[in-house]
Amino acid sequence: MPRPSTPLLSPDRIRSVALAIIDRDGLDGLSMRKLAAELGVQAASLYGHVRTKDQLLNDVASSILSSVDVSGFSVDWREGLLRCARSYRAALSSHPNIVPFLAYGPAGRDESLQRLDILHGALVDAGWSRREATMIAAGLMYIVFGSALSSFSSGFSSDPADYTGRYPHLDRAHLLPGVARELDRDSFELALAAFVRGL
Amino acid sequence: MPRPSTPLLSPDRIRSVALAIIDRDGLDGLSMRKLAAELGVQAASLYGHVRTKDQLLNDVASSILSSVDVSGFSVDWREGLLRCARSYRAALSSHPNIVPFLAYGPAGRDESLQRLDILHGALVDAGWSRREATMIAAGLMYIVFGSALSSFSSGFSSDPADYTGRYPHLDRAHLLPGVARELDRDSFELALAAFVRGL
DNA sequence: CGATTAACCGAACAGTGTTAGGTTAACCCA
DNA sequence: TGGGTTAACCTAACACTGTTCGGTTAATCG
Repeated sequence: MPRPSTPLLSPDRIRSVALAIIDRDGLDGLSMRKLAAELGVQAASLYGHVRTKDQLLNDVASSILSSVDVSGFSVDWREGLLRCARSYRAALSSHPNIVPFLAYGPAGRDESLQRLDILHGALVDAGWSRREATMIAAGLMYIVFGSALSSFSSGFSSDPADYTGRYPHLDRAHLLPGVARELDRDSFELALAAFVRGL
Repeated sequence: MPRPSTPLLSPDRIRSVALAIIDRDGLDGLSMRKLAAELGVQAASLYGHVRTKDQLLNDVASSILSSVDVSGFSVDWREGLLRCARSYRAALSSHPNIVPFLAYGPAGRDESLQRLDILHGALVDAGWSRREATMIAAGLMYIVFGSALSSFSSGFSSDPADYTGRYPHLDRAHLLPGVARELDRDSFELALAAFVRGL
């Protein structure tokens, strides 16, 4: 195929299809060739619009992080922490498959740094020391990423036989997959509430 | 090379060299060919001792998890939570490169389930409902995995120019890499203390 | 109208996990 | 002691992966 009259590719389209593949097939399910095929194109053509696969993943990640809301700090710092953590988790759990990639280096992305800057500033304004503010921000990220990552959704078996006998207190663990979404959310809320209350 | 007089390979030796490579070169730095080369062998020979690479990683992970200590619940549940979380984090942070793999499905490993069983039983004995016990265990794992994974060690730049101007409250972020280890530990302790206190 | 640039393709490179089939040494039993 | 079986390793290959190089054609601009 020569140069088409109207371009088939654009960074936006590439990002959106890439995210759709990740959501559907997982992080390992995304390959440049599969992505190209779904865009009606050969793999090499992608490199005219995207520098590397890693950069593409970073761009996808940034677009997800841009929905994190840090406006709650205008009320007070506790409310700010709660709202920030909730919207952060909501952003991650709507695209759970990309979380392992995101968890590698969240500090390097501009979207993360902007929000961290606001969060840090609000905590210092509220009277916490700079060091304390940093640690509180870190602790909040622990809960957000921990809940998005090591979620109970995946991991437990639905077969009672996998638990009875060997694990006396886990005799109902086989029911977890059915209530995983709800339980994950409630566990997150519990951890978040306990953390903010304990500060 | 024919069959050697004394075997070159054993599951133990394979696991330990694999872990050494992961510690040195990262999770992506481990390939079956490199692993084989360091064992003085060809890649195909590994498959006589190991089913798949994924299974090998699972075995390595299990050996790390076996050092997690849940004996503190004999004192009381708060002390149990604290000790368990600390030894869990210590186990993970001594091999940080394998944590991303571990975070995928911690519930499936026997070592995890055994410890989760004890933890869950102790919380129920202390008066928490089964559901609360599950959520508390989940919250503890959030903090442990979050702190081991999205650590501040990696992620921040040492160049002040990356922060001044754009992020007014992060003007000292370039100092973070130098104190990352200490700050990560303190942030973990803060989050853990706040969580357990807030319960 | 001519030159340049942008968009895509085909083929290739080095690397990945994994398997099939072959070779030889060690071991067990008659 | 000899013969058969098994265990441990090998070579070669398969189907992938991300990425690059050079080529071809259409759109665009002076």
